[in-house]
Amino acid sequence: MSMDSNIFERMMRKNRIFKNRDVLRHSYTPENLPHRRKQIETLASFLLPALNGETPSNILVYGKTGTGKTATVKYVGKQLEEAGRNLKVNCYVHYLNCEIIDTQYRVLATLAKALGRNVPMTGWPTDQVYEEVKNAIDEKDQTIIIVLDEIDKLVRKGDEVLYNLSRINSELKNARVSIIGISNDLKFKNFLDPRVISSLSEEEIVFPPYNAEQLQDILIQRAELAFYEGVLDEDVIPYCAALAAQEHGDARKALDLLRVSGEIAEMENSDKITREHVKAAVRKIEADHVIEAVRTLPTQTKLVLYSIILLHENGKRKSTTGEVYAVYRSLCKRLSLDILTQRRVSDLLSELDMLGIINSIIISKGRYGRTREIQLDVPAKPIKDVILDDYRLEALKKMEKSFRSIITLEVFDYTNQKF
DNA sequence: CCTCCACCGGAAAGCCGGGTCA
DNA sequence: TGACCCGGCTTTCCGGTGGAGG
Repeated sequence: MSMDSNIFERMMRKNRIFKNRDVLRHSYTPENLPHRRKQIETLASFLLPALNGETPSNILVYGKTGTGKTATVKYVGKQLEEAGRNLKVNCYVHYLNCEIIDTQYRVLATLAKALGRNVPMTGWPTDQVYEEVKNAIDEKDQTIIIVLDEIDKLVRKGDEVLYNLSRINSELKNARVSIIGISNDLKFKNFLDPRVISSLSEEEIVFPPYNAEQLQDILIQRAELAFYEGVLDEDVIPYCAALAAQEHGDARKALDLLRVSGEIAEMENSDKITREHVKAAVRKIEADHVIEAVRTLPTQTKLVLYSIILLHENGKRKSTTGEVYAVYRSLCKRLSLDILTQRRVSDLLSELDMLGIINSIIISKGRYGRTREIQLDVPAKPIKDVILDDYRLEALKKMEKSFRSIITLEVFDYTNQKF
């Protein structure tokens, strides 16, 4: 047996790439944030009053994804709490991500929990939870900073919470509250009550995208911690940075690219990461993203998507809502599933569009009406496989042979009805 | 220039499964 | 236990509309 096939030898070589891959993950908050000095200092100066027992202004933080908003706010928040401890001032930061905690009720309930109150995650009237939060905060002389990350996600569901929270100070005797809202959507203010806007955005901080050079600095800093020396080909970092810079200077994307490149190199038992690995990473990230999105779709939506794929495979590269619905309905009947209304299917199609799985535009065919023109935007094969993984749709596998006739029949019937 | 198709998409309301409370 | 509440999904109803064909 040659040395090369010794299992330990191979494993040793496998570990030659990553020293610590976690520093490339989203959850990692670095010790220092390159090119964000100005934002850190501004934010800190806004929060400074908290240490004197005064109320800091409410702050809105803007910037696209991967511009360091969350990392910066968390970093400054940590520093503030630390300073509070040293100076014996009650000063606490509560971080909420509104993408996960995405309703009025849940925001309040989570806050109440963080403040040590026992509130069920569902059940109570919202007002009552608000009272509970208010009382918990006012229990002692303290400053509470509430960070609402992805605040735009919350606004879509009504601004009552924001209205209440932004005026909570007038109802407090002992404590002070200030809110930091983080958003990557500059337009989200349009959905807000003007009063809420003015009170929420007493101060604003904008995070500009990173340029390619700055992204390189970030990557170099992380790569040092993540990889063993000499693993990276010299053009890998500039390449990752350039790719991410093309997409609105997204540092998260850049780090993903670097990590996945490393993982691919590791899998190939290569002891170097090359430009080719980065190219492969681009493809892998894209594909994984779509597959994962499809897998987590509700069954009905999968069936709608499947109908589009069937039409596509049978020579209809572009189909309309009506055609898709006809095929969908016939599949439902055969699977004896409930049939959704066309109105609902129309919404499901918009969702698929937003996920980037299909491409749909609304066109007018004049006399022949207005409809969506739907195209499949991703390779059909892997998507089909994922859909068939759904146990409620397993029966589709046995129907392969009748698909052709479903298509011709349904679409024919459907167009026939119209004339 | 008007019509009228085949849908779009907003609003409202219903249903359901999760939960609490007294 | 029954009276509530919440959120997600769905149905019902309906007014709106770009542009090919008359």
